[in-house]
Amino acid sequence: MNSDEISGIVFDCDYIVEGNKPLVRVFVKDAKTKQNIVLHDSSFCPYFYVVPYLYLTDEQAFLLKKKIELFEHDDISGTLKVKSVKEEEKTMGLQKRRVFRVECFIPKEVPLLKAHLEKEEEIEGFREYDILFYKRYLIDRNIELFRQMHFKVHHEKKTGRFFVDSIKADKNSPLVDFSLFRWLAFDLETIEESGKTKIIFASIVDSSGCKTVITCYRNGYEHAVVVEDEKSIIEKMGEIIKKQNPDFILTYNGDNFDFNVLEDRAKTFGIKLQWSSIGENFTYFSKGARKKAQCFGLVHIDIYKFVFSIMRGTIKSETLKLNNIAKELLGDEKKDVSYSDISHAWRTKTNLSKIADYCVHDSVLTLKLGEHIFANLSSLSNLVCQLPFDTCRASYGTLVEAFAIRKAHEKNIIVPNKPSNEEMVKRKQKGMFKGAFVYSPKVGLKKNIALFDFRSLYPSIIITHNIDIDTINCKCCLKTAKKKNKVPDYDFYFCQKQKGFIPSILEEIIFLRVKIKKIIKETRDTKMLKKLDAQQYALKIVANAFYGYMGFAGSRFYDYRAAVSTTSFGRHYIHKVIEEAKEEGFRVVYGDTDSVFLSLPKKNMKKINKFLDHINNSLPGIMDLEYEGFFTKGLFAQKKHGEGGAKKRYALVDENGNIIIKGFEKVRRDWSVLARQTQEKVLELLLSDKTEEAKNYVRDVIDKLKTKKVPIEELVINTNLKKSISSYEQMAPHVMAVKKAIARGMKFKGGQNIAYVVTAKGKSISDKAQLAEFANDYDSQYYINNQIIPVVSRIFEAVGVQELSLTDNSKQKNIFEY
DNA sequence: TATAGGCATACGAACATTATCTA
DNA sequence: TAGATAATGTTCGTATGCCT
Repeated sequence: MNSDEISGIVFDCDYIVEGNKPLVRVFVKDAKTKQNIVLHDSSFCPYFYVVPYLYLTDEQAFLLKKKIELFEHDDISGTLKVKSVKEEEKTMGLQKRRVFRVECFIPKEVPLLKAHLEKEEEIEGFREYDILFYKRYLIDRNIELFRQMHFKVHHEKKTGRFFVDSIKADKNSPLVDFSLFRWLAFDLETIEESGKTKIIFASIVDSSGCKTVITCYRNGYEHAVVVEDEKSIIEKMGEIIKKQNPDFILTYNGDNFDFNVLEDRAKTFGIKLQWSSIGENFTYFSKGARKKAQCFGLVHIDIYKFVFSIMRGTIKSETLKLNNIAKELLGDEKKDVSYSDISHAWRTKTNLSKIADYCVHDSVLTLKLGEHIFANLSSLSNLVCQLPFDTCRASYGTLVEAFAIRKAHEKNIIVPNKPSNEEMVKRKQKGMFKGAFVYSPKVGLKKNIALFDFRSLYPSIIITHNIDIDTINCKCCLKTAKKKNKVPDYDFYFCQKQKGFIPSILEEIIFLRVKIKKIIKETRDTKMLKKLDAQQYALKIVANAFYGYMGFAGSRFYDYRAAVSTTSFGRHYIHKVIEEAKEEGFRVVYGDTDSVFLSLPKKNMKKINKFLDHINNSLPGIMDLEYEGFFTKGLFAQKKHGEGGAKKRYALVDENGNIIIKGFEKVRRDWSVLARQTQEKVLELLLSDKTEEAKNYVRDVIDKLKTKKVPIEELVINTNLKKSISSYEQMAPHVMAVKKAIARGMKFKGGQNIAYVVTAKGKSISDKAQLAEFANDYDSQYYINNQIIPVVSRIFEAVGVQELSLTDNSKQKNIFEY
């Protein structure tokens, strides 16, 4: 046996079972040779923890340990035995506890063994039994994903395998580049034929420059590979992919669409999706509604999933369709082809090269998006110690949980269990808890606004006040903390002696982020900057998700009191800033959660800095108020119903004249393009004192609507169908439009975007609503009264143009309708 | 098996009130 | 003028998507 050292980057991992032994497989890329190697590790076995009751004597504990060691159970599938039991001391809720680490032979025995041991009376509970084996491996072996790792290995001649002897991570090496890997994106075009979805085009584009479209029809497209039939398309795909030998397969919604079709068609034709160079097959599995297509050593990244769960909050496009996302993130021009175009082209065998071109374009966009998100995906993957396959499919909750589990292992802490279903129901029944404070704005146009906000308000509070499940109302500082660290609106206080687990790991994140931000300031290399920025961003989103995670019913670290304490301190601090600002003679214009808008007679940096210092000198811990910037104008509109200004909707003009719009219909995707554009234009004109022009602009729009000169595309309203059509209580316009489309034979799923138009035919608005593709006229009165007037009238009112909404016999009429 | 809550707004549904029509 | 019916107004709940 030769001993050897292999250095490389880990980007995939799984396990196989051989002779009743688990064998972890680690997929590693050698950064120098760019060769991939599969490393095997036979040294790791599955385990979970048994927590014996605290009151057990040493002898009783010893007997329990023996009992577990000797456990044996026979059934048809064989004998269930324990591999070994080790006594360990672990931290549970700030307490040191004696636990038994119960090791099993193979991973699937973990839940079986736990179930058998549940009846033992000496056992208080079980921990960490639901952490997947390969995830456990990544954590326990301190694998640094996308960073250089060093493996001592030996080669086994008989099998040709490399076995891992020891692992060392190079924590200071930078995260690797996109260009280190080979990437391949594919896309399918399909048609529905006799109730089946059939593949007619498959495009493949990869990072080495390969650009192919496979079809069984001669279409004249330059990159086309023409084959016999649908079966051959799938086979040819496999052939090309195998030859190109990528490390990553990129799709846009491949989990739910492309692989779904592929799996079905491949099964029909009796083909295996064996695309990997090491002979592994793709497996397609579903857990509830969630579907995944996976292949060891050929990592499938579904970009749509990442966009949907992680990036959605930052996306502005109406829908998350590939074209929209590519346009927003890459600035790529749209090539829109609808399903009916495709099926028409296919039936008539005309324009097929256009469809082929479109198919390739989709793969090109997917590949480009893959490059675009790589820095973020790899940073997150590294931070939370999860495979890129899992990271791109993770929700915020999963990310926080994974990060916490990793840190807990580092600190010799056992994490709490996931809640049972009943427990989750109980938590949800507690109802919503009190959240942030929002200052009601005064209506009107304000000048010279200085904007302040707290840096990472909730993480700062959790760290500063040591908010954690284990630090609430501790006995050790009953006298002191009750006075010094009491929650403003509640009777809780938090320990001041021992740092809680969550505050301590949050603190690490915050400090690391500060450190990276400092390095960013000194870095010139753009490639490096992008990586560092992605790293600080990953830290930011994980830190910000912690508070929400503590209040999430499905969380391992759920605590109602911790969550309400966090928001309570938040309200306390923002009120403090508002009060002090008033005392200093500032006029408070607005504020939301962690921000305060103050208006000044004129820009005065001396005053601003003095106020900032004054506040920060009195803030405890790492609480920090920051000066965000100065705005020459700010517009706050009247609420439609009730008194006062509308919260969470305003427009600001910065010193360079840029307009920032928050909350108004302009930024809402469930309003027509016409309404959004009109509102934006009106805001723009009014904020530059062009009142008459603004009025004329609106008059012009109304006129165009009356004379039907507005193209119907601008009147399409996008709304998300959030659930299945049958579960709607209320027949809203988009729901009715869908119902009518279903009557025509179309199918809809929850989560789909619905584009509809309010047509002229019908009684109520819902009656008039039709899917955009079926609408060929529109109701001008609806668009005037329900789309244009509402979005501009209160903005005009805010700048003092009152005579707008003259009501006449309760039918809305106004100066625009001369 | 959506990290949290706060907020504005639209529209439907159900009901209350008023206007209009009829006998 | 009582009673029926349509039109209009009010209130409430559902639904969506934003803000921090």
